[in-house]
Amino acid sequence: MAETWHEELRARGYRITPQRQLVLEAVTELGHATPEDICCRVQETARGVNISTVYRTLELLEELGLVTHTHLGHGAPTYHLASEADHVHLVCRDCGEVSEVAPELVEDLVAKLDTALGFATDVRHLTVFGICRNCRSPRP
Amino acid sequence: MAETWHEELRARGYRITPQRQLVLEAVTELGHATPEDICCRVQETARGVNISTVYRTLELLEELGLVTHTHLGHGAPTYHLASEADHVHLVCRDCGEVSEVAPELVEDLVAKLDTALGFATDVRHLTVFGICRNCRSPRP
DNA sequence: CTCGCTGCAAAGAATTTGCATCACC
DNA sequence: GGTGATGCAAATTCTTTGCAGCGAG
Repeated sequence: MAETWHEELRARGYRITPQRQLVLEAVTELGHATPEDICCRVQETARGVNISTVYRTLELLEELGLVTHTHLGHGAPTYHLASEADHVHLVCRDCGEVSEVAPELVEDLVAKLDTALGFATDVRHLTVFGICRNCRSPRP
Repeated sequence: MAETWHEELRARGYRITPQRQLVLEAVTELGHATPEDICCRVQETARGVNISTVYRTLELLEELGLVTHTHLGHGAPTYHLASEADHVHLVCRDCGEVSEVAPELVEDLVAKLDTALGFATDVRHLTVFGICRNCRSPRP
């Protein structure tokens, strides 16, 4: 399950560079990561990689459909692999923890929005804010 | 349905100022508005009101529970009255249109998240991204 | 009169852009 | 070797902060 994206890049006239590979690796390994997280991770392997390259690369990878991003809270967007993105995010407003749940949980909602309003939900972008179990009833 | 918040402010040692009233009015009238939108609106009535005052006021009003904000897309947060906030946002990724739907549509989901995971959903913060009816099938 | 509030300007954080240089293909 | 990619620094955008003067109570 791997380097098919190389061809995709080539086909579009883009090039394969170490930076791009490293960014994709970082996204893969980190899961929910902000551009800065990703940049730090990349720099562990290759010092000197610039944050603006990370931004540019993320944009490219997103255009290729390899990664997606979601807004989890105030400002920081978080990136993850598109192939792993098929889940819904739950964000606890208290502890900030981010968890993922299966998209089946929202199937009904998606169906309803489609039927009632003709709205095609992008499940991969769905983030639900609330309070997680732990923060609701802290162990005494 | 109105100036009870004045007492609330007073009780906490805060003051009632024209700027604060104007910001609250702007939020009421504009619906989904960014801090900058709000600032512009306020300035139609009172030139010279500074954007930083708007930010400070929004923070205060939010603390008082009068307004809330949601992140609809990339950067700009949008504010609305907390009393009107009981709805879910649908954002079209294509045309950017924001619509609101009744929270009943997500009741099932909320119940499921509660039962299955003990997660208490904050419905007022829920934003669903996708493609709206018009953008799915543009009139030929 | 007293303190909280405001305007202004400057500081920050996050992201984007211009450009000369570098390196895939 | 030609063109796209990178690094760097400067420009943008959005938001916060410090401070002196103003005004609500």
